[in-house]
Order: sequence, then C-alpha cells, then structure tokens
Amino acid sequence: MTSSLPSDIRPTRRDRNRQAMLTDIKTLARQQLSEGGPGALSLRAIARQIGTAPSALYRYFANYDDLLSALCIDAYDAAADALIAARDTQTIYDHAGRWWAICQAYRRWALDNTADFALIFGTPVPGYQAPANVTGPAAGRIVAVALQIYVGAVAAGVADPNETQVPESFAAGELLPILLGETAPNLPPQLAGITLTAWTSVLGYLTAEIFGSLNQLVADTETLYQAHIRTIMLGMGFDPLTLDSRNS
Amino acid sequence: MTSSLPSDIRPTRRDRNRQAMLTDIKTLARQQLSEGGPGALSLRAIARQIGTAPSALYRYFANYDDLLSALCIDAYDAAADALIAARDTQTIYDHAGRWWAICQAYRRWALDNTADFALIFGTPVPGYQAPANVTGPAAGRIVAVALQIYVGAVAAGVADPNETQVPESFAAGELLPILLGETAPNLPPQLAGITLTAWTSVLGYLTAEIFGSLNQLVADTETLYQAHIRTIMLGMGFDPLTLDSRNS
DNA sequence: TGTACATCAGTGAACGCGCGTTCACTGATGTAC
DNA sequence: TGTACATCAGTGAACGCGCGTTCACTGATGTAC
Repeated sequence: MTSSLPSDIRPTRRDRNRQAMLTDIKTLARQQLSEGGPGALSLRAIARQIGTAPSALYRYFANYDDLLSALCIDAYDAAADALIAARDTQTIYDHAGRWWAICQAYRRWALDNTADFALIFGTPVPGYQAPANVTGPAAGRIVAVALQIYVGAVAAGVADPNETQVPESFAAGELLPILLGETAPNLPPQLAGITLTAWTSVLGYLTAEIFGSLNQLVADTETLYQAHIRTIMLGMGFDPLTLDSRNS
Repeated sequence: MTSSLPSDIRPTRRDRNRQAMLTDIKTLARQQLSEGGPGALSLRAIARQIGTAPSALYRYFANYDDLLSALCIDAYDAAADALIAARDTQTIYDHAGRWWAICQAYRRWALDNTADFALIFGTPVPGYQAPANVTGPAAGRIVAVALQIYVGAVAAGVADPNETQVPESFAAGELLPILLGETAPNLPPQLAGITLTAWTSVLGYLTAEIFGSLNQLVADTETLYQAHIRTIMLGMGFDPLTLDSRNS
C-alpha cells in the first residue's frame, strides 16, 4: 500500500539517502568552518568524517566553490527565517516591538551560528567569490524584513523619518530597486536609506562582538547591545516614550 | 667622518639591509592578503617574489604566525595614526569637528587598506589566533582616540551623555580598565559605553561597505556614510545645531 | 692598517603533508516490459 | 512476478600541486686586537 504511490509523490529510497547525504555534507562543512575559520573547509576532511572516498562528494557538489555557495545561501536563509520568526512573535501593530524583536533574534542567531555569520559577513574564503546572482537575493531577504517593518512603522506614524538627515534621494545600487519593488513599490528611497544606516549599525555591533575586539573591552555585551539598539531606534525616529516603557 | 660615528647611532649596512628586507616582506605579505583574502598568505610566495630562497625568510620571522602578528600590529598602528592625524587637523576646542574628522579618516583608511582592515576586523586567518597580549594594546589605541575625544566633548558641554540610555555601570572586560586608566582615570564607564556603542556603529557600516552587501544595495555609499555618522553623533548627544551648520 | 675570528644572510635540497580533482571500476537501486 | 537494462552511488588509486619548516652549507659583513 505505501509503496503503491507514484514516485513523484513518494521519494525513492535513493532520493531520501541523497537528501540525507547532502545535509550531512553541509553540516560537517559548517562544523569545519566554525572550528577552523574560513579557508578551513576541506572536501577530503569531510569525506574522512563521513567515512567515504573523497571522490564520492563529487556526486553531490560539482566542486569546492559549489559547496561554499550552497552554504552561503543556507546561511542567509537561516538568518532571514530567524528574523521572520522573531518578528511574528509580536503583533502587527507593535512596530517598535517587531523591530526590537528582529534585532534580538539577529544577535542570537549570529552568536549561535558564528560560522555562518562569518561566512556571510566576514572576509571571503580565500579564492572564493560568491556569485552575486545566486547570493544576492538571499542577502536581500534579510534587509527586506527590516525595511518592511520600518515602512510599516512610518506608515503608522510610530516612527518619524524626518528626525534623521538621510539624503532624500541617493543613487541606488542594482539590488535595491528589486528589493523595493518586492516589499513596497514606490517607496521613498529615504526610508531605505535610514533602514540601511540603522541595519549596518546593528551589524557593526555584531561584527565587533563576534570577530573582534569588543569582548576584550566589555564583559556585559548583552546590556550594551540593548543600549545600542535603543540608540539606533531613536535615530530612526521611533518614539522615545514607547521605547522607555518597553525597556523598564 | 660619516663612518667614524659609533655603531649605536649610525646603523651598519647590515642593519639597514635588514630593515629594508623586513618592510619588503611585510609589504609583499600585505599585497598577497589584499589579493587573495585571508589564508592567501604564503611564505614561499613571498620568497619567490623577493627572489630569495624560502628558508631565508626564517631569518626575519620565526614562523608563519609571527609574520601575521607583525602585520596585525602594523595595521592597528597605521589606523590609529591615521585617526590621530585626522583629529589634529581640527582645533582642540572643536570636539564635534574632531569626532567627525576621525570618522572620515577611519573610512578612508579602511577603503584604502582593505587588506589590513580585513586582517584586523574580518574573520581570522585559518589556524591563526592573534595573541591577545600583543595585539590587544594596539587595538586599544584606536578606541582610546575615540574615547578621548568624546570625553573632551562631554567635559566641554558640547555633548550630553544623558541623551542615551547606556547603563551607568556595566561589567568591564580586561582591557577597558587599562584603556581608561591611560586616557582618563576615574572616567565614568557610561562614557566608555556610549563611545563603544557609537564606535561599533561606525565599524559596522565599514564592515558592510567593505566586506559586504552594501555596495549591491547602494551606489552612493559616501553620502549614506555621512548620514550614518550624523545619526550616531546625535545618539551620542552632540548638539544638533552644531552638526547642521557643519554639514550645509 | 692588517689579520683572525665571530656573526649573520642567504642557498638549495629535502622532509612530509594535505589538498582538489580525475578516472576507470564495481555494485546497488530503480525502471520498463 | 520476473527478467533485462539504465541509472546512479561509492571505490580506490593516482595526478600534480604548493605548502611550512629543517638542515648542513657557503660567503659576505662586521668586530677586536
């Protein structure tokens, strides 16, 4: 009975094995990167850990770079998913709450997945340049989430974009228009500018905390992060009163 | 006459050659890193470019890691020097101007020395962990410059630290007390917190611009950076009017 | 000023290593009749 | 249900490569008398 289903619906044993192997490879690859930093990824080492011949991996990835690209995309997607999940823990009407939530989730995800974070935002793996056409859209998803929340906040009057001085129009890159078109057509680029400014500030803190020198300077990075986010939100024109009531 | 000076003062031919060789090695090393990313540094390749035997390099650096550490320290120092030089183009009384200046210089330096920037703030080179005792102080210098300016601004009443909500006391790491002791003893940690928050925001933008996705999103990153800095300065409690008069 | 010795820079061959990738192959899993 | 064939996963040996590091050495540069 169970085996009478057409193969389109019920995947064959081979298909299932293949999927399992694919995730095994990627899991081990991520592990290697997290332990040895970028460039520490070795196909042979993965094969060794799996217990297979090195050449067997070429049934799953055409070559070294292909594996890396797959890891990048997975990482972007995982981060975006984490943000979206965090966003949805808050009401649609609580814009400040949503922004706050994605910021917390971003840090959590980064701390819990250092390797992936490094892969995406750190120095590129030697000799590897992520193919922009593949990796770009995945990267855009993350910013899109942030942008969408801010647009909602401004529309609801909870955030005042005029508090900052981002130029009203600035030359956009290739990806931004696509991004804007997807989330909110006819969006004033100023909002995008503010969001990017804010978002890079968030990212900057995380970079400093994860790669860098921050841990040597401050022990309680958690608290400092909250203050950081608050400052950023003030810069975006979120209502100070709302923020204060939330924090205390 | 020239050769009659004691060897303590006039370095021997050997000494001068040695210095030249040292800088040659480091220059080529930096070049390699900038071309191939972290992990792309190869002693053999350097020897090849210099036109010497690989083993000759061991007269100058005990091993691979030693060379990397030297490069790190140089990079930190170069960045700090650039900041200090920029700071000193402004009057001692123009605190906002000084902060603005070091932010501009920071970006310039980062863009002009991507390899060094990546070495310090990017993902670590595989298998290499910078010895904190060597590298820490150099890293501290940079933050010290920023901190010093902010302390001056607050003392002069140009910046109001109470505008933000950084916790008044937070657990400090190992390095911060040393840093504080050097630049300004008995400094309220709140000011340090604000400075760190601000400084990581600056760094975050640069990380995003240099490593990352920002270029795909925005073409005129220059303008956006100015807005970014302005927002950060507002968050630090700098006087909005002063900022506006400067920008226009 | 000239000689004897110590220091140091650079040579070149060799070490053992791990890497990505190819290739002809065996054997298992699926498919069509 | 059973057979014949096609597809695919994995094997194992081999390729050429570049790497960091060691070692005994030669020759140049400095130093002391």
